[in-house]
Amino acid sequence: MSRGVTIGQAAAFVGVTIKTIRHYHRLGLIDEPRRDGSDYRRYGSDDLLRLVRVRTLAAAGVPLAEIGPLLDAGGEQFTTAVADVEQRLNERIKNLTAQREMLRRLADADGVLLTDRARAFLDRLPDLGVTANDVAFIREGLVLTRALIPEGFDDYLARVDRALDDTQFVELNKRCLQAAAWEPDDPRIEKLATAMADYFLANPASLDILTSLQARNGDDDARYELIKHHRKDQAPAWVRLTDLVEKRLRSAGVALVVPAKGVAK
Amino acid sequence: MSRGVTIGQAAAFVGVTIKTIRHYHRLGLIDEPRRDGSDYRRYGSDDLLRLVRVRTLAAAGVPLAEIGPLLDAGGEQFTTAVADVEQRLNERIKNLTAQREMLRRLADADGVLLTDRARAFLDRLPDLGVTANDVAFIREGLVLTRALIPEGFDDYLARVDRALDDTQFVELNKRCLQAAAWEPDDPRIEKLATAMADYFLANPASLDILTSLQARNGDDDARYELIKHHRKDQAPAWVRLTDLVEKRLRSAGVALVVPAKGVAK
DNA sequence: TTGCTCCTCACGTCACGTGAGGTGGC
DNA sequence: TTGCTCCTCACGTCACGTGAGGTGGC
Repeated sequence: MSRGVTIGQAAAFVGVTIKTIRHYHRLGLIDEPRRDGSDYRRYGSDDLLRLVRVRTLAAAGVPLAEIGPLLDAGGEQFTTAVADVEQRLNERIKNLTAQREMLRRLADADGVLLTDRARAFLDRLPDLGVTANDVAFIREGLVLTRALIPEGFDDYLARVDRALDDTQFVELNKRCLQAAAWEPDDPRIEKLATAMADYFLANPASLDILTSLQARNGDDDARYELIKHHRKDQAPAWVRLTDLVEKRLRSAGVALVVPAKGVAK
Repeated sequence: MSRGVTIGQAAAFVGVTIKTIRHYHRLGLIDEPRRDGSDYRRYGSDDLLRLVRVRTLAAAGVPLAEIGPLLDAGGEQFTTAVADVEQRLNERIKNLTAQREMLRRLADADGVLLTDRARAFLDRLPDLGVTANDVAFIREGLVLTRALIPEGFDDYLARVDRALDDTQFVELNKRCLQAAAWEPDDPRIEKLATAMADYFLANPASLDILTSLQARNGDDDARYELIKHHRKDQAPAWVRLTDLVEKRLRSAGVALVVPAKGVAK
């Protein structure tokens, strides 16, 4: 009496779920078939053929909204539409492949956040007597620096790396790292700032370390301030120290960028 | 006075939209920063560092829901979690690549819906005098057949293809295709059905064409009926013709499957 | 009665995007 | 006043999936 198959059979035949077929009905992708006495949908061969075609396009990545017009369109439109879908598919594949590449580099620590050279730089520090905590602190600074000023990062890193060959520079900076734990009004900070500034003045080439990160465009000073104030809450003494060093250098005639109005201080 | 950068600056610095940052706030991925006098969010270096890390993981394809726990977790958990994400990424890439493969075959007509051999079979028909309309009709039948009975399809196709070498078989079938346009009660249909059945009985090997699609499991008769009744509305004479042929074969003692109760007839 | 299939809402998923309607400082 | 950035809801996208609550035939 009742011709045609039920929605469950139709779904099983073409390899989709019942919900999928009902979804296609709601979208108007497939006409509603006739119903039997129990109000069950009954699918005939034409319905199945339509379903197979819709499914094939959907499985090939054609957005559902485009399948209806596509099936009604002729050969030419079909070909260009398919080429268009392929473009978008290629885009997505490219994006996913890039993500996978990032993931692989994430697997070894900071592989994405830092460059190879930055990690080599950080690897030098323990041998120079820098504590693990301080290395972590510096690492964070480098991550932030690279994210905010990618154009200046390689240059900056190379200069700092070169400066590590100078024992005096290393010792001064180790003192600065210790100073981060001091009270902000510790009197030793002023002395240390003076010593640091004196070093820069006595080694003018090393001043490039400071200037390599400075303003290039309107937003750059905001970026620079963010880097300078990195971890200011945990180490207020550090902020005071760097401010003092900059102040002394300026009064000695070194041209440093003025903090932007309203952003810092 | 007001330290930190605005949401617009923060977004520009790390290369996302403002909406994305607000979205991360809603999900609790990033803490809300303090507000300034205008109720604007002000981001400090810590906030930026967090944002950079979240963004890096998100850009690497880590689901947002997993990024929070991941950043708080230690090295071991991190490594296994990343490996897990990579698994899922590979899955998606595989799927998309398969879709692209389907699309490429879709570009030349019916490349996905039919096999190479099926298209070669269809290509033979015009030379044998089958009209373009009838070829399209047969094509649909093959698509439906392959979708519903993929295991039997190759076998079936090979048998029909072989039968095309017999001129008598070809001529009989061309008559059947013409008959599809007749009135269902056309007296010529009975004659044609008899001729068709006689051919099968005289060439028992060709009977495999019919049986190769018949029942293997519970649902198969429903599938077979769908194929048999393909386009029944447009060509009721066709249905009557095939029914008559089957009837005559049965009364001649050929074992054909009985139509399932409730599904056909 | 139990189990199975079917039915129709209505809401959830994922990572944001898109308005709508409004404020604050130049 | 105009233009720009910011604010908070609330709903939309995409291809379905997940219940909730109910029916019909064995």
